[in-house]
Amino acid sequence: MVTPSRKQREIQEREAQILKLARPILLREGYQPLSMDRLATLMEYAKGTLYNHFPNKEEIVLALAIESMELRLKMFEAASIASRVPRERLLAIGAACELYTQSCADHFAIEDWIRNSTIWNKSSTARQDLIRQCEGRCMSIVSGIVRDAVAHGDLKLENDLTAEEMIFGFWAINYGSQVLAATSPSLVSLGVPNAPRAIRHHCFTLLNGFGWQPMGDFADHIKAMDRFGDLLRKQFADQLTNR
Amino acid sequence: MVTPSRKQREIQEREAQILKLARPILLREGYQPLSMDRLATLMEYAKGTLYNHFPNKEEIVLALAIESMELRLKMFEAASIASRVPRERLLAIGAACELYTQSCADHFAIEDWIRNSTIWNKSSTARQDLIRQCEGRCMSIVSGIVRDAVAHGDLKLENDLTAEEMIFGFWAINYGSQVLAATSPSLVSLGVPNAPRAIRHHCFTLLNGFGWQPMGDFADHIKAMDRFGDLLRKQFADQLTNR
DNA sequence: TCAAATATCGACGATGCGTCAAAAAAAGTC
DNA sequence: GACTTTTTTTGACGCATCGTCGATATTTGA
Repeated sequence: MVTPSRKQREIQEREAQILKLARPILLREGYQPLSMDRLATLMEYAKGTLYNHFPNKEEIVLALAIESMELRLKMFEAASIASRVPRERLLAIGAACELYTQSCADHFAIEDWIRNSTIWNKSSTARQDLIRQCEGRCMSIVSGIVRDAVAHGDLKLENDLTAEEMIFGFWAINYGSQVLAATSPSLVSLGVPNAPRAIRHHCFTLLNGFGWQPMGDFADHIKAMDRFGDLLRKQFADQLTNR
Repeated sequence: MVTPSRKQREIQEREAQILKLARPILLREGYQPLSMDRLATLMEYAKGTLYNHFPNKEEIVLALAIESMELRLKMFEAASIASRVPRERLLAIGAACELYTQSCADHFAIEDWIRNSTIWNKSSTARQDLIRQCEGRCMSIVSGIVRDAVAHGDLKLENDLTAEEMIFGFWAINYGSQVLAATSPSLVSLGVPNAPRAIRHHCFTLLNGFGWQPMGDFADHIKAMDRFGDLLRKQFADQLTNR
């Protein structure tokens, strides 16, 4: 018994609208000012109706994060085919990370909320699974590049390191530096005025440390990342909000 | 006009007691279950008295984080004099990080709360400054090691990288991986069963990428870190709670 | 011993989450 | 079109928590 559909569509669209209203509040005012009453008023629906869509406030945050992670995933997919040389493909992923955090700072900030235990623990396993799945797809795109590099003879993994473990390192350094840059009270006064450049340098050093061919010098590395950055910026021009 | 002191001491001690009661709640039950009413009941004082000590709930969290960061700082200080070889001193710092996150998981988890914008923004600049100061001291301990290495000729910083920027990389990779390990839904299923080992490997690779002398092989690296870990574990035996 | 200063108390207002029974709207039936 | 049944919407309600503030108790100092 398929429910015809006008009403059904209406409900579906409302869900998107809730998220659209919630996003800027969470982003620009924070978690507490994002209240269900306020959201209901803005929507011009009763609070109870909101609760038909989301069982609690936390789920809204997760839903927002899922939207964001899907954008990131698309960027990763685009980056992963930006070159035929594995090392460059990884640089392109790095450029995607930069672009995402800098020009989709909103999305990046939202993703971070899901690491908050208060929020994570109150949300449904269904949405948690979606997030896990997204993470898994991101990981397999990037670890695939590593495997290609190994297959092409550009890279040798030593000491039983797996492709995923290797990627974990790049993930950690990128994620870590971005969070630190965003939340550490004044990196500048700690002596790190240009965090993005520092990170590029570290990734460069790490790649060389692994002996990943072909190794250029740091200037080449910078140039390549800028090139991929521009490429992605064009491809995703309509999605880049900030800066 | 110095207030005599019995009462004054009493008040001072109460502050410590509040933190002592608050810590396990925040840790084991989370931010929301840590309520001012509950804390007041536990203290057998009225809520208003609590508010004489801390202007709001967030400040309590910051105060806890400061306690934790001071322990970390002590570990860093101990680590930084655990050897005369700069590269080994940095390994010792790495071991301190490991020990802190693994065996003082409580403290590490608490530190992370202050990165929550909700909490940070509601706290006083006075306590925020204390935190900044702590971070600064940590940074200067570790960047001092880098400078020593340069002075001893063990390391050459290229491409205008400063000691602080270099440290920032290690900080990011350690911090990032620890947060990811703690919050990323099942790293294991992503293909990273042994995150700590992976991080050791990445730090090893990074050090070599920078050409920091003397370079041993990975087995030596592991051995050295284990040695420093044991050393610190003994020194801080009384403070290590978990595991 | 008593007045001024300080500390403590806990009821109170305000806010926000999530519920649920009643009302409204839509879908289905003849 | 008149009806019954199902689904959706509503918003007042119960409950919890934060932070306040005037009243009360305690300490200090003369």
